[in-house]
Amino acid sequence: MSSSTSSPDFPPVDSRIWRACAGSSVRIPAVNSRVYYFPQGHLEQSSSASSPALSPIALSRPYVACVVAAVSFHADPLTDEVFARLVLHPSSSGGEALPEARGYAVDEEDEKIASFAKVLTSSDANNGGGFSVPRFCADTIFPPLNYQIDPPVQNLEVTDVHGVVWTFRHIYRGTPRRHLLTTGWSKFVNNKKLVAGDSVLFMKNSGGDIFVGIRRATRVPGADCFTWRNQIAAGKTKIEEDSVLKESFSRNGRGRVPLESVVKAIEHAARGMPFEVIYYPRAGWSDFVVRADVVEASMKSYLAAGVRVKMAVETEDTSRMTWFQGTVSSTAMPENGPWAGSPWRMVQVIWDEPDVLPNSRSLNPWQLEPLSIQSAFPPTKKFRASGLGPDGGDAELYFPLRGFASSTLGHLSPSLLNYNISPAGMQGARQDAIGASSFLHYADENTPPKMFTADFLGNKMFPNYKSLPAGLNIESSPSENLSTDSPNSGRSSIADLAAQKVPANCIQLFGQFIYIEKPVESGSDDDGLKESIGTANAEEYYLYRVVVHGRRN
Amino acid sequence: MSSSTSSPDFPPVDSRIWRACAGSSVRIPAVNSRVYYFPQGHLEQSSSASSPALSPIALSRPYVACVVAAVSFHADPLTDEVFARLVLHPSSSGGEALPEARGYAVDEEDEKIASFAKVLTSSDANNGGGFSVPRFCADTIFPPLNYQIDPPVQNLEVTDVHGVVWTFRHIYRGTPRRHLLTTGWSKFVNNKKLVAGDSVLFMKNSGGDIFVGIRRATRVPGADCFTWRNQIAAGKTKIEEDSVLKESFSRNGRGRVPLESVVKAIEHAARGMPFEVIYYPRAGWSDFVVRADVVEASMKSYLAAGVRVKMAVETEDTSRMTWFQGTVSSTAMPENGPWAGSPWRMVQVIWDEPDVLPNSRSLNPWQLEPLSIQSAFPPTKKFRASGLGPDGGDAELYFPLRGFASSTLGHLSPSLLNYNISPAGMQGARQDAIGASSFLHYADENTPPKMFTADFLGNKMFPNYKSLPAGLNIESSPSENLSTDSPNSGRSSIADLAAQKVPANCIQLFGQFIYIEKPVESGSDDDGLKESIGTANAEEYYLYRVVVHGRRN
DNA sequence: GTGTCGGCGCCCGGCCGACAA
DNA sequence: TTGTCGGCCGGGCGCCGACAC
Repeated sequence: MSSSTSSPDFPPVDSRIWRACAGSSVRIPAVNSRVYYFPQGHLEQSSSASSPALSPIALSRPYVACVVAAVSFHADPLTDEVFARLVLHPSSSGGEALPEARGYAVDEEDEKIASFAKVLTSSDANNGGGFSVPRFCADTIFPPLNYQIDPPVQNLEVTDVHGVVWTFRHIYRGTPRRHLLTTGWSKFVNNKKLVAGDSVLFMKNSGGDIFVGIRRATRVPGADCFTWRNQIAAGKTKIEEDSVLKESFSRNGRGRVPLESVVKAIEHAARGMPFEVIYYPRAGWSDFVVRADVVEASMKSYLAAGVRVKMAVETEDTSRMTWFQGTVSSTAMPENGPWAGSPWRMVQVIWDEPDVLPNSRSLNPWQLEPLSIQSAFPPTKKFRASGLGPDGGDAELYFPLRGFASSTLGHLSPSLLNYNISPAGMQGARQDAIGASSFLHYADENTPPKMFTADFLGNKMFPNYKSLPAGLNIESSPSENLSTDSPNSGRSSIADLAAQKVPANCIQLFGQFIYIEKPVESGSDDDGLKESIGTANAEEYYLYRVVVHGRRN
Repeated sequence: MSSSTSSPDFPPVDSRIWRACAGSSVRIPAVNSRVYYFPQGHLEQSSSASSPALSPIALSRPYVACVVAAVSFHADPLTDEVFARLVLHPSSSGGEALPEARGYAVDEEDEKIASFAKVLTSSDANNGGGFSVPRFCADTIFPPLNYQIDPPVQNLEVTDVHGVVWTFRHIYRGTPRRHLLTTGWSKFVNNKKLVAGDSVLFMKNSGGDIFVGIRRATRVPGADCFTWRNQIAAGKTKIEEDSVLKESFSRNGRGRVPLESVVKAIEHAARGMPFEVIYYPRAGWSDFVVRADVVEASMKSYLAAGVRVKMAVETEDTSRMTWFQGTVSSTAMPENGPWAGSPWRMVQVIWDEPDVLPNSRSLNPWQLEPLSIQSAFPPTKKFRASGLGPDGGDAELYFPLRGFASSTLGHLSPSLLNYNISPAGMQGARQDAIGASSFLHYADENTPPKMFTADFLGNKMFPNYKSLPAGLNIESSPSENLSTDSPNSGRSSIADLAAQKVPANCIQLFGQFIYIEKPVESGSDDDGLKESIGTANAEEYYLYRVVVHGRRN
């Protein structure tokens, strides 16, 4: 159990406190569970945007199936942020004989930690100010005050993640009466270098002990965790003239060391050697170590441009999750070059409430959940609406999918590819754009690269399509667009398509015929090509699954 | 010119300012100059007293001849202490074709920096206190005040080593009048975490720009630079409750990284690979990268127990050097095991003024300068004095040497050894102890380990001798001590010895005959064995150089 | 010439209720 | 219910001359 020299070696933090601090959405896989490790996600936690020098071997492995060998929970002594340390053994390294654990590292049935988080207002964070305690927090977390005395007041002994005890004077005063933390609060704010927008988290265990955690607001958009740590260390926002400390943290290129350890992990992973990762759970970051069943389940769902999805996001007080809905705007998976075949952040989503949930970053398939047809097509009102969104087209048409019986990610080969097919016969702005978004992958990874399964779907919203990759022998021929001028021609088109009879080796998508070079294999029948995906407005929608004999360069 | 990932990468500091901050005694070898690198000295700058795991190869090379490939000057952003970064190429790595530079990295003839250093009093360092400016500093460094106005006052813009400008209110007031820095000083003290005993250094270049540097007092005796840095970082002496910062510096084992880089340098050096060293000049530390000519010159001097030496030490205000005199009490060079044959800190000196210059640490030969016979034997008074020192004997006898024509350190082999020979016939406390201190080294490193050159010298002061190393076939036989009861028998003995006729293969030292196993080689004559080392009190002293055919295990 | 002390003024940290959203 | 503001009070930072060595 000796710690490696490159990893922090801090005393572990109580796992329940840790989980409360990390937030309810953060789940760390249990020891012995199967996971996927995504190097790109790991790099996102590192320092510089500039990609480090990685070996071709590493760049060819965008995900590595692993087994969790060890988990420990810690807190950053500088920022108080919690982080987890995981030791992962790539599955190829022979640790698969162990029985697979199915749970997460923190038992749900364990002792419950009551917690309350509050985003600091400027009054809370101002020097000389106290902390305005929300009534709910005072009632549920803090010990009850003796309201017989006036004013009701008590001293709270609160323990932070490092075990340091802070004393706060908790008083109920003012007109109207409210709960406040006064004496001791300012010292805490200064010591932790809290600013408005940061959150404090008060927790109470079953023994009545009170704890306090911190969640830092993202101060600079796009900043990684280490430049951001340095900002806190430097106290840029609080102690402007503290130039000694400011520079002390740029010393030795703080933030580069973690990058090195990330590179080390990636290289180890790619070579099937055990490795260690440090994970800082933070809002806006995605897990880069994800339970295998979660990833594999997400890969069975079909995500393509136009698909309606939902995503769980923590509420501001982290007490519960909120579901946001949106529409996949595009998907992109590099087909060659670095990280070829990586599903990491392959999905771009336009959210229905972009002011609440910014559309900034691409997402991972396992962060999203496709909506069922029923929820995607609310009775008639929304479906009939034809207002124009910021991109010049509202989501009139949804093509959600269920039951995409692809091979699991467990058998994903490095050539899992995502192709967007550029249709012919597309001209003029008003003309309905026709597109197709597709997953292409080997039907059987043991017999590459002869057989592909391609799933085609399209809508008219996001005509940002690329051409077919060279070397994939799918021939297409333009035909007349069946409903060029109709406002909802897309829907009509796919309806027409669904109703149309096409030869087994030819499929028509939005008025465009795509010929399959070879007929589908004998074992598959017409149902293998056409799959009902649900009904809306008394029309049935289909997904066409096309098995193509193709060849890549 | 890319910086390695392990080394600090801070903007360089003006070399003249750097030198003023480092102190006048610090000289950094110039690029292309020949130097010796001493791993043990390098380790002294590192963190822990526990010796790290070094390879046998490294431990077998207590010094590495190098050529300076690069030098740059920096300042620690945390402590403001200046440090130098040197890139060294071991001479074996083939960089010797370059013409050898002879100077130091900072040209003496360059622009002069006027400087004044002051050790902070408790009043200077106290919070809320000002800084009492010595008159000399105000007159020579600061711009003149306008004494027409009352009180005379001005604002000083002072630049620190990082280029940060600090403003100090300089006022001439009080009864009696004195110069003070008031506004701005406290901020500076707090920011730099200065305490009483630290020094500030005010400098002025020819353009009249004022600079300020810092020299930290050693806060904990024996503390290395990094634990000491951490103390400053943690602000233990000033900001007691700043636990966040305190822990932030123990994070990632700060202080271990430098140790690793030291180990890296040592291993590289031992293998003849280029390496980088960081050198923090500090009082009480010795250079571990020393100009080759300096080392070689010091090796030509003969240092043994009883030799009178002087050493240059900076005055408190660093304006000049003071020479201290003392007597070598013992020398020790490990004969086997780690660092066998290392001259590092082989000399222990008893200083004449132990209250001013503590006798704490062993010193390197090149830090010391043997006093000439003339100064070592002041006419009669001191020589005749026979008071007892703390160790029970005063230095009545001195055996300084000049013109020790050994092979140069440039040809030092790994088996440069120092042996102290335990004489037979020594018994009882009052009996004059007889000893010999010697350098043993190969006469020709191309024909090891057959031929040794041994130089023997002894006095009666420090009878702390070890026996001859096993396996060195020098036979000795006791004989009667020629002057057992004489108070200055040691002097008499060597005089007797010098006057005695001994066979070519036998030498008598202090009444003890040491037989040389084989006669000296044919080419050497008697002058090769006996060398006059000067006269005192009308007696001539000799050094016997004995060439011994020996063999080590 | 300069180290240290006590005096004291003023600035700001910090606790308060008022008030409004 | 709670965010923000102005008031105000008290402690300590920091500037001062008075000594003493």
